[in-house]
Amino acid sequence: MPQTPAARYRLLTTPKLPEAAAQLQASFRRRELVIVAGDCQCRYSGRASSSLGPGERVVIVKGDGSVQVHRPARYEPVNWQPPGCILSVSLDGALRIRAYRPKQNETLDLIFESVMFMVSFKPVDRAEFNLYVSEEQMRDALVSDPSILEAGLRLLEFERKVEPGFIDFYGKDVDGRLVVVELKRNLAGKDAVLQLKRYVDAVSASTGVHVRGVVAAPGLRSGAQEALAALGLEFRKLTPRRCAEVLERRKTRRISEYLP
Amino acid sequence: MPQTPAARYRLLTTPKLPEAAAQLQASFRRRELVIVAGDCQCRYSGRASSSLGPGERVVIVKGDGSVQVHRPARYEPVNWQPPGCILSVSLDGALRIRAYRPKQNETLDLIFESVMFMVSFKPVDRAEFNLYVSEEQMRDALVSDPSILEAGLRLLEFERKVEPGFIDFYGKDVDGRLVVVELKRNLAGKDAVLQLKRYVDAVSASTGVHVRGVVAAPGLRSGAQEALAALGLEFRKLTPRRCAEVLERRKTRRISEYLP
DNA sequence: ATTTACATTTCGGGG
DNA sequence: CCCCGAAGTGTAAAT
Repeated sequence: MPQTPAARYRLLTTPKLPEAAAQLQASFRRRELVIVAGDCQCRYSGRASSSLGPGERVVIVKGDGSVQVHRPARYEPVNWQPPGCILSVSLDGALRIRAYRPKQNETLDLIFESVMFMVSFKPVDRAEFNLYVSEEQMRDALVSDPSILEAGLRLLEFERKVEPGFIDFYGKDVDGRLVVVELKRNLAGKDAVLQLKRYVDAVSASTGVHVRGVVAAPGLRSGAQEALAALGLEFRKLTPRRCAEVLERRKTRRISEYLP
Repeated sequence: MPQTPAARYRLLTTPKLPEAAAQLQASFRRRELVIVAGDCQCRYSGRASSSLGPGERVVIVKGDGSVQVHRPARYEPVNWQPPGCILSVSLDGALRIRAYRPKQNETLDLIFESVMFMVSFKPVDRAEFNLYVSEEQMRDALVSDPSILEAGLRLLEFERKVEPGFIDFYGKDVDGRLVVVELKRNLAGKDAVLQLKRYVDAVSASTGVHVRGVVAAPGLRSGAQEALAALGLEFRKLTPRRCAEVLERRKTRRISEYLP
Protein backbone atom coordinates (compact mmCIF):
# COMPACT_ATOMS: atom_id res chain seq x y z
CA MET A 1 0.00 0.00 0.00
CA PRO A 2 1.50 3.39 -1.02
CA GLN A 3 2.27 5.73 1.81
CA THR A 4 0.35 8.95 2.17
CA PRO A 5 2.62 11.83 1.05
CA ALA A 6 3.86 14.08 3.84
CA ALA A 7 0.91 16.31 4.81
CA ARG A 8 1.27 19.69 3.15
CA TYR A 9 -1.30 21.18 5.50
CA ARG A 10 -2.91 20.57 8.86
CA LEU A 11 -6.68 20.49 8.87
CA LEU A 12 -9.11 20.48 11.77
CA THR A 13 -12.81 19.92 11.13
CA THR A 14 -15.30 21.17 13.73
CA PRO A 15 -12.57 21.21 16.39
CA LYS A 16 -13.18 21.96 20.03
CA LEU A 17 -11.91 25.42 20.93
CA PRO A 18 -8.88 24.28 22.96
CA GLU A 19 -7.73 22.15 20.06
CA ALA A 20 -8.16 25.08 17.65
CA ALA A 21 -6.30 27.38 20.06
CA ALA A 22 -3.36 25.00 20.24
CA GLN A 23 -3.05 24.76 16.49
CA LEU A 24 -3.34 28.53 16.10
CA GLN A 25 -0.53 29.05 18.59
CA ALA A 26 1.69 26.63 16.71
CA SER A 27 0.82 28.07 13.30
CA PHE A 28 1.45 31.66 14.35
CA ARG A 29 4.82 30.68 15.75
CA ARG A 30 5.73 28.95 12.50
CA ARG A 31 4.47 31.88 10.46
CA GLU A 32 2.12 29.70 8.47
CA LEU A 33 -0.89 30.87 6.52
CA VAL A 34 -4.00 30.01 8.54
CA ILE A 35 -7.62 29.89 7.42
CA VAL A 36 -10.24 29.76 10.17
CA ALA A 37 -13.96 29.58 9.50
CA GLY A 38 -16.51 29.85 12.26
CA ASP A 39 -18.86 31.98 14.29
CA CYS A 40 -16.98 35.04 15.44
CA GLN A 41 -17.36 38.61 16.59
CA CYS A 42 -14.93 41.38 15.67
CA ARG A 43 -13.76 44.49 17.48
CA TYR A 44 -11.35 46.96 16.01
CA SER A 45 -9.78 49.96 17.64
CA GLY A 46 -7.11 52.21 16.23
CA ARG A 47 -7.36 54.93 13.59
CA ALA A 48 -11.10 54.39 14.04
CA SER A 49 -13.23 51.90 15.96
CA SER A 50 -15.63 49.25 14.76
CA SER A 51 -17.70 46.42 16.09
CA LEU A 52 -19.38 43.51 14.40
CA GLY A 53 -21.66 41.03 16.16
CA PRO A 54 -21.59 37.26 15.77
CA GLY A 55 -21.76 35.61 12.37
CA GLU A 56 -20.04 32.97 10.27
CA ARG A 57 -16.91 34.33 8.64
CA VAL A 58 -13.67 33.28 7.05
CA VAL A 59 -10.48 34.59 8.61
CA ILE A 60 -7.09 34.49 6.91
CA VAL A 61 -3.93 35.13 8.88
CA LYS A 62 -0.74 35.19 6.83
CA GLY A 63 2.82 34.54 7.85
CA ASP A 64 3.67 38.22 7.46
CA GLY A 65 1.26 39.10 10.27
CA SER A 66 -1.58 40.35 8.13
CA VAL A 67 -5.18 39.48 8.97
CA GLN A 68 -8.45 39.65 7.07
CA VAL A 69 -12.01 38.83 8.07
CA HIS A 70 -14.33 37.96 5.20
CA ARG A 71 -18.10 37.99 5.19
CA PRO A 72 -20.22 36.02 2.67
CA ALA A 73 -20.18 38.89 0.18
CA ARG A 74 -17.96 41.81 -0.84
CA TYR A 75 -14.51 41.82 -2.25
CA GLU A 76 -12.96 43.69 0.65
CA PRO A 77 -12.62 42.23 4.14
CA VAL A 78 -14.95 43.74 6.74
CA ASN A 79 -12.08 43.94 9.22
CA TRP A 80 -8.37 43.52 8.68
CA GLN A 81 -4.83 44.30 9.72
CA PRO A 82 -2.00 45.01 7.29
CA PRO A 83 1.27 43.06 7.68
CA GLY A 84 3.38 43.42 10.80
CA CYS A 85 0.96 42.37 13.51
CA ILE A 86 1.81 40.72 16.78
CA LEU A 87 -0.56 37.78 17.06
CA SER A 88 -1.80 36.20 20.25
CA VAL A 89 -4.36 33.56 21.15
CA SER A 90 -6.30 33.04 24.36
CA LEU A 91 -9.12 30.87 25.58
CA ASP A 92 -11.75 31.83 28.13
CA GLY A 93 -14.93 30.12 27.09
CA ALA A 94 -14.47 31.73 23.69
CA LEU A 95 -11.38 31.53 21.50
CA ARG A 96 -9.79 34.93 21.17
CA ILE A 97 -7.33 36.02 18.53
CA ARG A 98 -5.70 39.39 18.96
CA ALA A 99 -3.75 41.11 16.19
CA TYR A 100 -1.91 44.18 17.46
CA ARG A 101 -0.15 46.44 15.00
CA PRO A 102 2.47 48.58 16.75
CA LYS A 103 3.06 50.78 13.71
CA GLN A 104 -0.39 52.38 14.02
CA ASN A 105 -1.13 51.28 17.58
CA GLU A 106 -4.27 49.48 16.54
CA THR A 107 -5.86 46.26 17.66
CA LEU A 108 -8.17 43.75 16.04
CA ASP A 109 -9.88 41.23 18.30
CA LEU A 110 -11.65 38.18 16.93
CA ILE A 111 -13.82 36.22 19.34
CA PHE A 112 -14.82 32.76 18.14
CA GLU A 113 -17.72 30.95 19.77
CA SER A 114 -17.13 27.96 17.53
CA VAL A 115 -14.86 26.87 14.70
CA MET A 116 -16.24 25.06 11.66
CA PHE A 117 -12.85 24.22 10.20
CA MET A 118 -9.31 25.43 10.21
CA VAL A 119 -6.31 24.86 7.92
CA SER A 120 -2.66 25.83 8.31
CA PHE A 121 0.19 25.51 5.87
CA LYS A 122 3.12 27.29 4.30
CA PRO A 123 2.34 27.92 0.64
CA VAL A 124 5.35 27.55 -1.65
CA ASP A 125 5.15 30.41 -4.11
CA ARG A 126 8.24 31.96 -5.67
CA ALA A 127 6.75 33.13 -8.96
CA GLU A 128 7.26 36.69 -10.10
CA PHE A 129 4.20 38.85 -10.63
CA ASN A 130 4.09 41.00 -13.76
CA LEU A 131 1.65 43.81 -14.33
CA TYR A 132 1.53 45.46 -17.72
CA VAL A 133 0.86 49.07 -18.56
CA SER A 134 0.90 51.09 -15.40
CA GLU A 135 0.87 54.87 -15.66
CA GLU A 136 4.65 54.78 -15.39
CA GLN A 137 4.86 52.51 -18.40
CA MET A 138 2.57 54.85 -20.32
CA ARG A 139 5.00 57.65 -19.53
CA ASP A 140 7.90 55.51 -20.73
CA ALA A 141 6.07 54.97 -23.98
CA LEU A 142 5.38 58.67 -24.41
CA VAL A 143 9.01 59.55 -23.72
CA SER A 144 10.15 56.82 -26.08
CA ASP A 145 7.92 58.09 -28.89
CA PRO A 146 6.26 61.48 -28.26
CA SER A 147 4.64 61.34 -31.71
CA ILE A 148 1.98 58.99 -30.32
CA LEU A 149 0.49 62.12 -28.73
CA GLU A 150 0.89 64.46 -31.67
CA ALA A 151 3.10 64.69 -34.73
CA GLY A 152 6.28 66.67 -34.27
CA LEU A 153 6.21 66.64 -30.46
CA ARG A 154 9.70 66.39 -28.90
CA LEU A 155 10.84 65.69 -25.37
CA LEU A 156 12.62 68.54 -23.58
CA GLU A 157 12.87 67.24 -20.07
CA PHE A 158 11.95 64.08 -18.27
CA GLU A 159 10.05 64.43 -14.98
CA ARG A 160 10.68 68.16 -14.73
CA LYS A 161 10.24 69.46 -11.22
CA VAL A 162 8.15 72.60 -10.76
CA GLU A 163 6.57 74.26 -7.75
CA PRO A 164 4.04 71.66 -6.64
CA GLY A 165 5.47 68.42 -8.09
CA PHE A 166 6.70 66.66 -11.20
CA ILE A 167 5.49 67.26 -14.73
CA ASP A 168 4.80 63.99 -16.50
CA PHE A 169 6.12 65.18 -19.84
CA TYR A 170 7.69 68.50 -20.79
CA GLY A 171 8.44 69.20 -24.43
CA LYS A 172 8.15 71.39 -27.52
CA ASP A 173 5.61 71.02 -30.28
CA VAL A 174 6.18 71.20 -34.01
CA ASP A 175 5.88 75.01 -33.88
CA GLY A 176 8.40 75.37 -31.06
CA ARG A 177 5.85 76.07 -28.35
CA LEU A 178 6.37 74.66 -24.87
CA VAL A 179 4.05 71.78 -23.99
CA VAL A 180 3.23 70.45 -20.54
CA VAL A 181 1.51 67.06 -20.54
CA GLU A 182 -0.48 65.67 -17.65
CA LEU A 183 -0.77 61.92 -18.11
CA LYS A 184 -3.56 59.76 -16.70
CA ARG A 185 -3.95 56.03 -17.13
CA ASN A 186 -7.70 56.21 -16.37
CA LEU A 187 -10.34 58.68 -17.44
CA ALA A 188 -9.14 62.15 -16.44
CA GLY A 189 -11.35 64.16 -14.08
CA LYS A 190 -11.45 67.73 -12.91
CA ASP A 191 -8.63 67.10 -10.49
CA ALA A 192 -6.26 66.18 -13.32
CA VAL A 193 -7.22 69.33 -15.24
CA LEU A 194 -6.60 71.55 -12.22
CA GLN A 195 -3.29 69.84 -11.54
CA LEU A 196 -2.25 70.50 -15.13
CA LYS A 197 -3.33 74.14 -14.83
CA ARG A 198 -1.04 74.64 -11.89
CA TYR A 199 1.90 73.14 -13.76
CA VAL A 200 1.19 75.28 -16.80
CA ASP A 201 0.96 78.41 -14.66
CA ALA A 202 4.19 77.55 -12.89
CA VAL A 203 6.11 76.96 -16.12
CA SER A 204 4.53 79.99 -17.74
CA ALA A 205 5.56 82.17 -14.79
CA SER A 206 9.15 80.91 -14.80
CA THR A 207 9.69 81.07 -18.56
CA GLY A 208 7.58 84.12 -19.37
CA VAL A 209 6.26 82.58 -22.56
CA HIS A 210 2.98 80.94 -23.49
CA VAL A 211 2.72 77.27 -22.55
CA ARG A 212 0.34 74.67 -23.93
CA GLY A 213 -1.25 72.32 -21.40
CA VAL A 214 -2.35 68.90 -22.60
CA VAL A 215 -4.20 66.19 -20.71
CA ALA A 216 -3.23 62.79 -22.15
CA ALA A 217 -5.62 60.06 -21.06
CA PRO A 218 -7.88 57.34 -22.46
CA GLY A 219 -10.81 59.74 -22.06
CA LEU A 220 -12.38 62.54 -20.04
CA ARG A 221 -14.91 62.54 -17.26
CA SER A 222 -17.76 64.89 -18.01
CA GLY A 223 -16.79 67.73 -15.65
CA ALA A 224 -13.26 67.68 -17.01
CA GLN A 225 -14.43 68.69 -20.50
CA GLU A 226 -15.80 72.03 -19.27
CA ALA A 227 -12.85 72.66 -17.01
CA LEU A 228 -10.45 72.18 -19.90
CA ALA A 229 -12.35 74.64 -22.05
CA ALA A 230 -12.60 77.18 -19.25
CA LEU A 231 -8.86 77.05 -18.56
CA GLY A 232 -7.72 76.98 -22.19
CA LEU A 233 -6.20 73.52 -21.97
CA GLU A 234 -6.31 70.62 -24.39
CA PHE A 235 -7.09 66.95 -24.40
CA ARG A 236 -5.44 64.21 -26.44
CA LYS A 237 -6.42 60.62 -26.28
CA LEU A 238 -3.77 58.15 -25.16
CA THR A 239 -4.69 54.62 -24.15
CA PRO A 240 -2.72 52.05 -22.17
CA ARG A 241 -3.17 49.71 -25.13
CA ARG A 242 -1.50 52.11 -27.55
CA CYS A 243 1.37 52.56 -25.11
CA ALA A 244 1.74 48.81 -24.76
CA GLU A 245 2.18 48.58 -28.52
CA VAL A 246 4.92 51.21 -28.45
CA LEU A 247 6.72 49.47 -25.62
CA GLU A 248 6.43 46.14 -27.38
CA ARG A 249 7.81 47.65 -30.58
CA ARG A 250 10.70 49.22 -28.69
CA LYS A 251 11.52 45.89 -27.07
CA THR A 252 11.54 44.16 -30.43
CA ARG A 253 13.86 46.84 -31.78
CA ARG A 254 16.24 46.39 -28.90
CA ILE A 255 16.47 42.72 -29.65
CA SER A 256 16.92 43.30 -33.38
CA GLU A 257 19.89 45.55 -32.69
CA TYR A 258 21.79 42.49 -31.57
CA LEU A 259 20.99 40.55 -34.71
CA PRO A 260 23.38 40.55 -37.67
CA MET B 1 -24.51 7.67 19.78
CA PRO B 2 -25.35 11.27 18.82
CA GLN B 3 -25.81 11.87 15.13
CA THR B 4 -23.38 14.07 13.25
CA PRO B 5 -25.02 17.45 12.69
CA ALA B 6 -25.94 18.21 9.10
CA ALA B 7 -22.72 19.17 7.32
CA ARG B 8 -22.40 22.96 7.19
CA TYR B 9 -19.70 22.73 4.56
CA ARG B 10 -18.36 20.41 1.91
CA LEU B 11 -14.68 19.66 2.09
CA LEU B 12 -12.42 17.93 -0.39
CA THR B 13 -8.87 17.05 0.60
CA THR B 14 -6.32 16.53 -2.18
CA PRO B 15 -9.09 15.89 -4.72
CA LYS B 16 -8.50 14.81 -8.29
CA LEU B 17 -9.18 17.69 -10.67
CA PRO B 18 -12.45 16.32 -12.11
CA GLU B 19 -13.83 15.96 -8.60
CA ALA B 20 -12.78 19.52 -7.76
CA ALA B 21 -14.29 20.81 -11.00
CA ALA B 22 -17.61 19.18 -10.24
CA GLN B 23 -17.80 20.67 -6.79
CA LEU B 24 -16.82 24.10 -8.10
CA GLN B 25 -19.61 23.95 -10.69
CA ALA B 26 -22.14 23.08 -8.03
CA SER B 27 -20.88 25.69 -5.58
CA PHE B 28 -20.88 28.49 -8.13
CA ARG B 29 -24.43 27.61 -9.11
CA ARG B 30 -25.52 27.70 -5.47
CA ARG B 31 -23.65 30.95 -4.88
CA GLU B 32 -21.65 29.50 -2.03
CA LEU B 33 -18.40 30.83 -0.69
CA VAL B 34 -15.58 28.64 -1.98
CA ILE B 35 -12.00 28.37 -0.77
CA VAL B 36 -9.56 26.56 -3.05
CA ALA B 37 -5.91 26.04 -2.21
CA GLY B 38 -3.49 24.58 -4.68
CA ASP B 39 -0.88 25.13 -7.36
CA CYS B 40 -2.21 27.65 -9.83
CA GLN B 41 -1.25 30.21 -12.44
CA CYS B 42 -3.11 33.47 -12.93
CA ARG B 43 -3.77 35.63 -15.97
CA TYR B 44 -5.65 38.89 -15.82
CA SER B 45 -6.71 41.06 -18.69
CA GLY B 46 -8.91 44.14 -18.55
CA ARG B 47 -8.07 47.63 -17.36
CA ALA B 48 -4.51 46.33 -17.28
CA SER B 49 -2.93 42.92 -17.84
CA SER B 50 -0.97 40.68 -15.55
CA SER B 51 0.49 37.24 -15.41
CA LEU B 52 1.70 35.12 -12.55
CA GLY B 53 3.41 31.76 -12.93
CA PRO B 54 2.70 28.63 -10.91
CA GLY B 55 2.71 28.64 -7.13
CA GLU B 56 0.65 27.57 -4.14
CA ARG B 57 -2.11 30.07 -3.44
CA VAL B 58 -5.43 30.42 -1.68
CA VAL B 59 -8.39 31.45 -3.80
CA ILE B 60 -11.67 32.74 -2.38
CA VAL B 61 -14.75 32.98 -4.55
CA LYS B 62 -17.78 34.53 -2.89
CA GLY B 63 -21.46 34.14 -3.65
CA ASP B 64 -21.60 37.69 -5.00
CA GLY B 65 -19.19 36.78 -7.77
CA SER B 66 -16.06 38.33 -6.31
CA VAL B 67 -12.73 36.54 -6.52
CA GLN B 68 -9.41 36.94 -4.78
CA VAL B 69 -6.09 35.14 -5.13
CA HIS B 70 -3.86 35.23 -2.08
CA ARG B 71 -0.14 34.58 -1.91
CA PRO B 72 1.70 33.58 1.31
CA ALA B 73 2.27 37.21 2.26
CA ARG B 74 0.68 40.62 1.77
CA TYR B 75 -2.63 41.89 2.90
CA GLU B 76 -3.96 42.52 -0.60
CA PRO B 77 -4.71 39.76 -3.08
CA VAL B 78 -2.25 39.49 -5.97
CA ASN B 79 -5.13 39.08 -8.41
CA TRP B 80 -8.84 39.65 -7.94
CA GLN B 81 -12.21 40.54 -9.35
CA PRO B 82 -14.78 42.72 -7.59
CA PRO B 83 -18.36 41.41 -7.23
CA GLY B 84 -20.50 40.72 -10.27
CA CYS B 85 -18.43 38.16 -12.12
CA ILE B 86 -19.72 35.40 -14.35
CA LEU B 87 -17.92 32.27 -13.19
CA SER B 88 -17.13 29.25 -15.28
CA VAL B 89 -15.12 26.08 -14.82
CA SER B 90 -13.46 23.86 -17.38
CA LEU B 91 -11.12 20.91 -17.38
CA ASP B 92 -8.44 20.12 -19.96
CA GLY B 93 -5.59 18.52 -18.15
CA ALA B 94 -5.63 21.54 -15.85
CA LEU B 95 -8.61 22.88 -13.92
CA ARG B 96 -9.54 26.30 -15.22
CA ILE B 97 -11.64 28.87 -13.43
CA ARG B 98 -12.66 31.92 -15.40
CA ALA B 99 -14.16 35.00 -13.76
CA TYR B 100 -15.46 37.45 -16.34
CA ARG B 101 -16.71 40.85 -15.25
CA PRO B 102 -18.98 42.40 -17.88
CA LYS B 103 -19.05 45.77 -16.16
CA GLN B 104 -15.39 46.45 -16.98
CA ASN B 105 -14.98 43.77 -19.64
CA GLU B 106 -12.17 42.09 -17.78
CA THR B 107 -11.22 38.50 -17.27
CA LEU B 108 -9.33 36.60 -14.61
CA ASP B 109 -8.20 33.08 -15.43
CA LEU B 110 -6.94 30.69 -12.79
CA ILE B 111 -5.27 27.51 -13.98
CA PHE B 112 -4.86 24.83 -11.32
CA GLU B 113 -2.41 21.99 -11.86
CA SER B 114 -3.43 20.47 -8.55
CA VAL B 115 -5.74 21.19 -5.63
CA MET B 116 -4.59 20.71 -2.04
CA PHE B 117 -8.00 21.22 -0.51
CA MET B 118 -11.28 22.92 -1.22
CA VAL B 119 -14.21 23.99 0.96
CA SER B 120 -17.66 25.31 0.03
CA PHE B 121 -20.41 26.64 2.25
CA LYS B 122 -22.89 29.43 2.70
CA PRO B 123 -21.85 31.48 5.75
CA VAL B 124 -24.77 32.70 7.83
CA ASP B 125 -23.96 36.27 8.77
CA ARG B 126 -26.66 38.85 9.36
CA ALA B 127 -24.87 41.09 11.84
CA GLU B 128 -24.67 44.82 11.25
CA PHE B 129 -21.26 46.40 10.92
CA ASN B 130 -20.63 49.63 12.79
CA LEU B 131 -17.72 51.94 12.18
CA TYR B 132 -17.15 54.84 14.52
CA VAL B 133 -15.89 58.29 13.71
CA SER B 134 -15.69 58.59 9.99
CA GLU B 135 -15.04 62.00 8.47
CA GLU B 136 -18.79 62.35 8.00
CA GLN B 137 -19.33 61.82 11.72
CA MET B 138 -16.68 64.43 12.48
CA ARG B 139 -18.63 66.84 10.32
CA ASP B 140 -21.82 65.97 12.20
CA ALA B 141 -20.06 66.76 15.45
CA LEU B 142 -18.78 70.08 14.13
CA VAL B 143 -22.24 71.04 12.89
CA SER B 144 -23.75 69.96 16.19
CA ASP B 145 -21.30 72.06 18.21
CA PRO B 146 -19.14 74.48 16.18
CA SER B 147 -17.50 75.73 19.39
CA ILE B 148 -15.27 72.63 19.39
CA LEU B 149 -13.36 74.41 16.64
CA GLU B 150 -13.33 77.90 18.12
CA ALA B 151 -15.43 79.87 20.57
CA GLY B 152 -18.28 81.85 19.02
CA LEU B 153 -18.28 80.00 15.71
CA ARG B 154 -21.77 79.55 14.25
CA LEU B 155 -23.06 77.43 11.37
CA LEU B 156 -24.42 79.33 8.38
CA GLU B 157 -24.91 76.57 5.88
CA PHE B 158 -24.51 72.85 5.80
CA GLU B 159 -22.66 71.32 2.86
CA ARG B 160 -22.71 74.55 0.88
CA LYS B 161 -22.14 73.96 -2.81
CA VAL B 162 -19.59 76.17 -4.53
CA GLU B 163 -17.80 75.96 -7.87
CA PRO B 164 -15.70 72.84 -7.48
CA GLY B 165 -17.65 70.91 -4.82
CA PHE B 166 -19.11 71.01 -1.33
CA ILE B 167 -17.73 73.00 1.56
CA ASP B 168 -17.51 70.88 4.70
CA PHE B 169 -18.58 73.68 7.02
CA TYR B 170 -19.59 77.26 6.20
CA GLY B 171 -20.16 79.69 9.04
CA LYS B 172 -19.48 83.01 10.75
CA ASP B 173 -16.99 83.64 13.50
CA VAL B 174 -17.47 85.64 16.68
CA ASP B 175 -16.58 88.84 14.80
CA GLY B 176 -19.05 88.19 11.98
CA ARG B 177 -16.47 87.14 9.42
CA LEU B 178 -17.24 84.35 6.99
CA VAL B 179 -15.41 81.10 7.70
CA VAL B 180 -14.88 78.19 5.34
CA VAL B 181 -13.70 74.98 7.04
CA GLU B 182 -12.00 72.11 5.26
CA LEU B 183 -12.27 69.03 7.45
CA LYS B 184 -9.87 66.10 7.40
CA ARG B 185 -10.04 62.97 9.52
CA ASN B 186 -6.34 62.27 9.05
CA LEU B 187 -3.31 64.53 8.97
CA ALA B 188 -3.96 67.25 6.40
CA GLY B 189 -1.49 67.56 3.53
CA LYS B 190 -0.86 70.09 0.81
CA ASP B 191 -3.80 68.77 -1.19
CA ALA B 192 -6.23 69.66 1.58
CA VAL B 193 -4.79 73.18 1.84
CA LEU B 194 -5.12 73.75 -1.88
CA GLN B 195 -8.66 72.42 -1.88
CA LEU B 196 -9.53 74.86 0.89
CA LYS B 197 -7.91 77.70 -1.03
CA ARG B 198 -10.15 77.03 -3.99
CA TYR B 199 -13.26 77.11 -1.82
CA VAL B 200 -12.16 80.31 -0.10
CA ASP B 201 -11.48 81.95 -3.45
CA ALA B 202 -14.85 80.86 -4.78
CA VAL B 203 -16.76 82.18 -1.77
CA SER B 204 -14.70 85.33 -1.68
CA ALA B 205 -15.44 85.97 -5.36
CA SER B 206 -19.17 85.41 -4.97
CA THR B 207 -19.61 87.43 -1.75
CA GLY B 208 -17.05 90.13 -2.36
CA VAL B 209 -15.94 90.12 1.25
CA HIS B 210 -12.95 88.65 3.03
CA VAL B 211 -13.29 84.98 3.94
CA ARG B 212 -11.31 83.03 6.53
CA GLY B 213 -10.14 79.57 5.49
CA VAL B 214 -9.56 77.00 8.22
CA VAL B 215 -8.18 73.48 7.95
CA ALA B 216 -9.65 71.35 10.74
CA ALA B 217 -7.73 68.11 11.23
CA PRO B 218 -5.89 66.09 13.86
CA GLY B 219 -2.64 67.59 12.58
CA LEU B 220 -0.68 68.83 9.58
CA ARG B 221 1.80 67.19 7.28
CA SER B 222 5.00 69.19 6.97
CA GLY B 223 4.41 70.64 3.51
CA ALA B 224 0.94 71.76 4.53
CA GLN B 225 2.30 74.12 7.18
CA GLU B 226 4.15 76.25 4.63
CA ALA B 227 1.29 76.13 2.14
CA LEU B 228 -1.10 77.44 4.79
CA ALA B 229 1.17 80.32 5.63
CA ALA B 230 1.76 81.18 1.98
CA LEU B 231 -1.96 81.25 1.21
CA GLY B 232 -3.03 83.08 4.37
CA LEU B 233 -5.05 80.17 5.73
CA GLU B 234 -5.35 78.78 9.23
CA PHE B 235 -5.15 75.47 11.02
CA ARG B 236 -7.19 74.29 13.99
CA LYS B 237 -6.77 70.95 15.62
CA LEU B 238 -9.79 68.65 15.62
CA THR B 239 -9.46 64.98 16.46
CA PRO B 240 -11.85 62.09 15.77
CA ARG B 241 -11.76 61.37 19.48
CA ARG B 242 -12.97 64.83 20.42
CA CYS B 243 -15.77 64.51 17.87
CA ALA B 244 -16.75 61.12 19.27
CA GLU B 245 -17.15 62.77 22.68
CA VAL B 246 -19.43 65.44 21.24
CA LEU B 247 -21.53 62.87 19.43
CA GLU B 248 -21.77 60.76 22.58
CA ARG B 249 -22.80 63.78 24.62
CA ARG B 250 -25.44 64.70 22.07
CA LYS B 251 -26.83 61.20 22.12
CA THR B 252 -27.05 61.32 25.92
CA ARG B 253 -28.86 64.65 25.72
CA ARG B 254 -31.37 63.26 23.30
CA ILE B 255 -32.17 60.50 25.70
CA SER B 256 -32.38 62.85 28.67
CA GLU B 257 -34.99 64.95 26.86
CA TYR B 258 -37.38 62.08 27.27
CA LEU B 259 -36.74 61.77 31.00
CA PRO B 260 -39.03 63.53 33.50
C1' DA C 1 10.93 57.93 8.78
C1' DT C 2 7.98 60.86 6.24
C1' DT C 3 5.71 62.51 2.19
C1' DT C 4 3.74 61.86 -2.27
C1' DA C 5 1.13 59.94 -5.85
C1' DC C 6 -0.81 55.68 -7.87
C1' DA C 7 -4.27 51.88 -7.74
C1' DT C 8 -7.11 46.48 -12.22
C1' DT C 9 -8.03 51.06 -6.27
C1' DT C 10 -13.17 49.61 -3.95
C1' DC C 11 -17.16 51.55 -2.21
C1' DG C 12 -21.04 54.45 -1.29
C1' DG C 13 -23.95 58.52 -2.10
C1' DG C 14 -26.17 61.88 -5.02
C1' DG C 15 -27.85 63.65 -9.28
C1' DC D 1 -26.37 55.23 -15.17
C1' DC D 2 -22.23 58.29 -14.24
C1' DC D 3 -19.71 61.42 -11.26
C1' DC D 4 -17.36 62.44 -7.15
C1' DG D 5 -14.78 61.76 -2.98
C1' DA D 6 -13.63 59.07 1.25
C1' DA D 7 -11.05 55.05 3.03
C1' DG D 8 -9.04 52.17 9.51
C1' DT D 9 -7.55 53.09 2.28
C1' DG D 10 -2.65 49.88 0.97
C1' DT D 11 1.62 50.29 -1.54
C1' DA D 12 5.90 51.70 -3.48
C1' DA D 13 9.05 55.29 -4.59
C1' DA D 14 11.36 59.43 -3.45
C1' DT D 15 13.07 62.78 -0.20
